[in-house]
Amino acid sequence: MTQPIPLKPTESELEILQILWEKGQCTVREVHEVLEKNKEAGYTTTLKLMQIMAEKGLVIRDTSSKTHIYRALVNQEKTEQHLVSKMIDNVFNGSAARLVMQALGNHSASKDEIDSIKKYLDNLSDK
Amino acid sequence: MTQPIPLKPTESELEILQILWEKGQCTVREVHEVLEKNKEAGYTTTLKLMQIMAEKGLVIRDTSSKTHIYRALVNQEKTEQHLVSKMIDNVFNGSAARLVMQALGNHSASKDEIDSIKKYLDNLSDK
DNA sequence: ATTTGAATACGAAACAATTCGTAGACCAAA
DNA sequence: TTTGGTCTACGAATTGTTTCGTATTCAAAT
Repeated sequence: MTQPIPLKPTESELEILQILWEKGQCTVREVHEVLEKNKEAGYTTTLKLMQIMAEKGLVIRDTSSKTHIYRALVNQEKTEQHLVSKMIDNVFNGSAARLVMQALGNHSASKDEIDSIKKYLDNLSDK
Repeated sequence: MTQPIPLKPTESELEILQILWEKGQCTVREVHEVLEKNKEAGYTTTLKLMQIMAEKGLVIRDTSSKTHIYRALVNQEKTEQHLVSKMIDNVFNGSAARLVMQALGNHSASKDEIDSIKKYLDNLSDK
């Protein structure tokens, strides 16, 4: 029996996935060095997390050489989509619009961002 | 030493807060009955959660009569704002626009919703 | 060959979230 | 006054997440 791949990574796992998505592939040390910029953490902590992620099927690793190379197995878009959908349901009672307004309200997007969102909306309603 | 009120309720706590925000005030049973519509859960589980939430300062309760009455202590707007900001940072690298597009992309908002977002954006850029 | 440094493996502690069983208090109906 | 139902309190089991110490392996430099 194979376990289902979790689309809901934990917060620590998500931090690591971000790095893997960005870089494509990494050693544990590379990931760890990025993490260290933002927070204190031991090397073996990062290692263990990535090993667990491999067990869960969130990442895959090439163990053919001594230093293992990790790559994300779960899709960035799909994961983001899943997290956003969950938030819309859990926090905003299914209303995407409420999420959007909350997101733009205080987190003050730049003028450029707002313009690009407008364009995006225009395309949406064309269809 | 008083503990800080957590702006990041757990998932179960959030479900309960939703109900309290909606109804204003509730007994444990009222909350539990709403929860039961969507998922299996024992009554004492709900009770325990709400007791813990009271300890944490997420809710306050009136214990003057036998059946306690609960009210949310944390503010809905503030909590939503905090959760959204966190998601923007953790998942979308600080870009509110990316969150917005992801939210509208698949979760297909209705035409009405999209229109109201457009109006909202127009007001934003006026300022 | 020995040493040293960097890598993985592994177990376990520490912590947090969730669930539930059981007990005791209280009240109302029989 | 006994019974039954509904309430709160509380402890504990369970599960999941995070962290880290220690052991081992390996290769390169001395």
